[in-house]
Amino acid sequence: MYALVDCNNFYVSCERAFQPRLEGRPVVVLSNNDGCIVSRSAEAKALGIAMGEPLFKVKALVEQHGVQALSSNYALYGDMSGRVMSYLATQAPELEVYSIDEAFLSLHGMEPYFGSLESYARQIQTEVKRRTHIPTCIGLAPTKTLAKLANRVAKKDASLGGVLLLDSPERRQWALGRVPVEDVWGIGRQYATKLYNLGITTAAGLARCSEAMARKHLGGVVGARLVRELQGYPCHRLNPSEDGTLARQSIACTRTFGRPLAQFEDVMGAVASFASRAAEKLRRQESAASVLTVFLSQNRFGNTPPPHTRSAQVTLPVATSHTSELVRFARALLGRLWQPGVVYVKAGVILDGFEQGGQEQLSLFATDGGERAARLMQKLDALNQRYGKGSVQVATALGGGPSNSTTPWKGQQQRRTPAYTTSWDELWQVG
DNA sequence: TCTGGGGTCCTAGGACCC
DNA sequence: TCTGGGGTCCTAGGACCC
Repeated sequence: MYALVDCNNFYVSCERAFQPRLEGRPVVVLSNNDGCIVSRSAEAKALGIAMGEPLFKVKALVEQHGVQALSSNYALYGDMSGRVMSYLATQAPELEVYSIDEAFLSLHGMEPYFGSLESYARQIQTEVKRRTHIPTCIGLAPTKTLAKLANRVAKKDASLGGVLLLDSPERRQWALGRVPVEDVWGIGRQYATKLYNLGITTAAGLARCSEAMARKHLGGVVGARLVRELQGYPCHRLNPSEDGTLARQSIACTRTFGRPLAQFEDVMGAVASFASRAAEKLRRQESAASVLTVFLSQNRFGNTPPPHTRSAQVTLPVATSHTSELVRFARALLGRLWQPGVVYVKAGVILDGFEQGGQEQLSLFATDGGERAARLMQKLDALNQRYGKGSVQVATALGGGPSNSTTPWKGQQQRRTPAYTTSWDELWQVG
């Protein structure tokens, strides 16, 4: 049996945990540059504000109803997520951190300790709320896909109190019948359209599909597994996390610029900064990357015909997590992509092809002073940990040229709340 | 005027190797 | 000249997730 624990409206709930005045009011949290709506309170949803909607499109609604629109504060959300996950890790033999606000728990052998798995789930729900002020919903079922589905039903049906256990064929059928096919985990826009055209509109209908049909219309083996999972046969195992964090297979740092850029050194400043942040994440999980990708995007909402994004990739001679090395290769890739006269709105750096590599790997790299480089990176990370992201950077990550003091690629976050839990300067003031 | 930033898995074709 | 069955790596793209 699996449980899926999902935090309700996570970013909004994090903000509310520190600002009780937001309780009961419509609240939304915005994406980078205050562009799109990425989290909504129940009150905001009730006003008809859609997920992913650009803020400017709902401006009238926001002003009319006094919706609180906040910039995203990932330092806060990451910290709150860590609190939730580390508690959950103590409550089950195995845990998979699936996203910043969701975790799968494996419940093998838990029944004897509780009257039922449902009471176990309610206890978790109560305790997460008490410790973090974050409300959750929990779905329990024999497969991950059914646990997701149970969670969704629990979220929509207030009479369930946020918990649904699917432990019999009857309950399973009941739940399957209540979920539109587009809400099934793994069914997106394209597949939903196809399925509707085939006359399949609910999860129950999808669960009755033949394997051949699933393979034909839902991306081959992926679709076959999806249908099997709905039928109650597990095809996806738990990917356990020892410490409540996730070791990634790829790491990306990408941003839309604060304004369009056409100067190489401006964009290079951004790319260098992305590369060094990606390298920090890489070192944190003690990996070294052997593949580096840089991409550049033009405005996809403008008149320029597609493709709007071009990318270049290099396989490194030796896997590394050293900032300067990665920045040097990133510069070369950017040079390959660069087209003079073109205006760019976004860039990104992606690291791939990970090898295990802590400090030993670092020192393997340069024959001259590899050890020194490794120690430098350690110190860099320690300083940034202490004084905040980007306090200390390698010289190449700073914009060059006369306008050194400005970072033209940086966007605005005008509605950000303080980093209550993570920054010494912004500690919560009582009273 | 203003439109996010991360991730995952799978498929397929071409180059090259034995 | 034609014929076979593998394998790997790279590149690109499509679909999905939060």
